[in-house]
Formats: sequence, C-alpha cells, structure tokens
Amino acid sequence: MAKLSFKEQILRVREDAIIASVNRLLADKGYDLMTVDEVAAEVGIAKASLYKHFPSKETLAAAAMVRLLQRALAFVEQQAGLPELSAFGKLRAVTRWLLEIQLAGEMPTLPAQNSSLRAALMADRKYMDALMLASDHLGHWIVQAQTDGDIDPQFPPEVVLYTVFARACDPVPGFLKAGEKFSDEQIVDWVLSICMRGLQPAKAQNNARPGKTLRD
Amino acid sequence: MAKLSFKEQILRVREDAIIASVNRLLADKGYDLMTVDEVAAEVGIAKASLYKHFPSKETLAAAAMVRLLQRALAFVEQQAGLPELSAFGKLRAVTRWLLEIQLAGEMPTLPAQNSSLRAALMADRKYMDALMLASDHLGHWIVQAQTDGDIDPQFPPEVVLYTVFARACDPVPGFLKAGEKFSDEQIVDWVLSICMRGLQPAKAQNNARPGKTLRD
DNA sequence: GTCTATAAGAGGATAGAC
DNA sequence: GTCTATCCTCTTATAGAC
Repeated sequence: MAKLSFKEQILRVREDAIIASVNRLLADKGYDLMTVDEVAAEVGIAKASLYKHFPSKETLAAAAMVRLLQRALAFVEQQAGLPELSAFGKLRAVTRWLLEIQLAGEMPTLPAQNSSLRAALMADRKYMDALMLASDHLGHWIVQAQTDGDIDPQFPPEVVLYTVFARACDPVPGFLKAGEKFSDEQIVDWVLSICMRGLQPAKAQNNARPGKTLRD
Repeated sequence: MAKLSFKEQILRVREDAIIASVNRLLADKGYDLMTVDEVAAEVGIAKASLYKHFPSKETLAAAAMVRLLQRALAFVEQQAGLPELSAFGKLRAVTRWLLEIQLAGEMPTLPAQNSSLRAALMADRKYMDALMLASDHLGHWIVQAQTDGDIDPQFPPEVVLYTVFARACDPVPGFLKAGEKFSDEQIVDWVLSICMRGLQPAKAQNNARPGKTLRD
C-alpha cells in the first residue's frame, strides 16, 4: 500500500510537470501552434510516454485549463473571505489577477473557434465545476456592486462578467510589454484602470457609499 | 490594349472574390484553421489555380489584411473630414466601426504569435502604409481628445491607441451574440460605452468641453 | 490560367519491445 | 511506463497536361 502511494506520488509529480509545460507552451504559442512533440521534448520524455498520461492533445490542453481555473477559483474564494473589501474591490482584485497572470506569460489560451476542444472542456467535470463556482462568486459581486452604485446598473451582469473574463486574453498588455517602455506594474495599472472605470456609472464615479470611504 | 485591360479586369474581379472568401474564412476560423483547400472550394477554382494568383497561404492572408486596413483607412479619412465632430467623437466612431465589422463576421483575425506571418505583413508596403496613415490620424485625435478633457491625460497615447485597436478582436461581442439574448446594436452600444468610458477622465466625465468647471 | 495528380512534410497518434 | 520506430491523415505547395 505504501509502495502504491509512492508510485502515485511520482506519477502526480510527473503529470504536474507535464501540465506546467503545457501551460507555458499554451501561453506562449497557443493551442494550434503547440505540438505534442514540443511538450514531450520540454518535459524530457518520449511522446509515446506522454500519451500514456494524457490520451490526446485535447486532454492535455484541458488539463492545463483545469489547473488554471482551480488557481483562479482559489483566488476568488480568498477574496470572498474579505468582508471589509467591497464587491467592486473584489472584482477589481480578480481582474488584476487575470492581467498579472497573463502578463507573466502564465495564461494558457485556446482558440475561441475550435468547437471540438470546447466540447472536451465542457465534458470535464472539474473544469465546469470550477468555472461555475467562480462565475457564481463574480455574478454576486457584480449585482452587489451595481446596488452599491459602483457599477452602472444599465449593464446586464453578463456583460460585466464577460468584460472581466476578457482581460485574460486582452492583447493590450502584451503590445505594451513588447514596446519595452513601461513596467509590468504600470501596464497592469493602466489596463485595469481603463477596464474598471468603463464599468462604473457615468455621472457619479467617485461618490462614496454610505459607510464606506476611500476606495480606488 | 483594350483586350489586355479587359483581361486585367477579369483578373481583378477574381482576385477580389478570392480575397473576400479568405476574409470570411479568416473571420470564421482564424488563420491556422483556415485551409487553402477550403478557400479554393469556396471560390470554386482548383487549388493550383489559386496558387497562380497568390504564391502562398501567407500572402493570401496578407491580402485580406490589406483589404481590411484599406477599408479602415477609408473610414478614418472620412471621419477626418468632419470638422464639427470632436476628436473624441471620431475615436468613438472608429471604435464603433471596428466592433460592427467584428460582430458582422467580417474581421479577419491572425494569430498574434505567428512571427513568420507578421514578417510577411511588415514587408507589405500597402499594409504598412495604410496602418501608418490610420495610426497617425488616431494618434492626433487621441492627443486632441486629451487636451479637450475627453480622455484622461494620464494615459500615454499608445495605451489609448491599443485599447481602440483591441476592439477588433474583443471576444466580448462574440460571447454576447452567442447568448442570443441581445441585438447586435445593443451589444455594440454596451461594449463601446464601456470602452470609451474607461478612457475618459475619472472625475469629470460628462462635462461639456467649452467651459469645463464641475469639480477639478 | 485552369485543371488533375502528386510530391513533401508536419504533426497527432499507436505498435511493440523492454 | 518508458522507449524507438512507424503509421496515417491532413495540408501546403508544385508538376505537367491542356
């Protein structure tokens, strides 16, 4: 029994290494340009061995997405445990997290069109569960922020949610980083500022809510 | 002479048809998933014939991008001829145009990572010329809008320019359209509103320009 | 310039020995 | 589970007849 558990540990470590490589390559080149040969080479094992762990390129990508979503969910739930932070502040923190992950080159990106891949993801329990949980949190914060007067109530929560999610694949940070004129922190601040400001009510941006002061 | 010109016309019409198909397919599936076979099939000619017109898949994509950029430049220059419209209004019009083109499925998209493809584009005079001209116009409007108090001067013009450009590949409109809950006009209005509002100064959003008082 | 047919090669996936 | 060697499909690109 101990031997089995040990083997399982080794297996787990190796698969973590694989997923990390896939994550990096997905962030770097995207799904279509990432080849299984590259993954195998980077991990340092033969391609056939790789296929013993993950039966297809799609499951490989799905595993990376699951890992990302679980990281995201962990962050979201951490924010949920901060009662002194406003709903808007939590949304801002999550948006910032997405931008930081992306700018750090850790954001795996999948083609929006590949429906076969999307089907594989939708069939993955762990992926969908994490996605649902995270979306639920964000959805509640959005509604709360709207009643707080921090987000314009004219926008359907769906629109706000997608706007936040879209920061994960916003090309602006990458362009600015490629220009080598600004620091990563500066870039994140600007893009985050533009994004959040766009969601706020038009006429009464900095009005304090009854009790809470000094946000932003 | 007349015969040659006639032949040239036919050639031109055929190549326009090819580029239109490429444009549609690029908008639909993206560069990597678009195959030359598909293009040939959609145009209704053999693949070998296609290669007589365009020597590679890359030049095919480049031609579609040139066409798009020239359409964009035409729109930009049309806006430039409207003296009664503010610089901010022109930027808004261009941003709206990008969103409409994208939502209409006419926005060809290239992978941001494929450097070989990017090199081919950078080597194309017509592409670069149109890009430069359009960027110049937008750049001037951005600076003007900042002195007008319509765009927050804390943002470098570069940041504003990329934020506008990025609407061309914003995934939010597509997500909302897929939900089938909102009209295209409604979607464009929301996304445009969020984008432009994000660029405006934080504290004095709806102040008319001529005499700006209102807090700061 | 258009076609049919095919080369050339990349890349996902597998066979079978160890 | 790991390896080497291979299969097979898809895709870009070209040859050569008309």
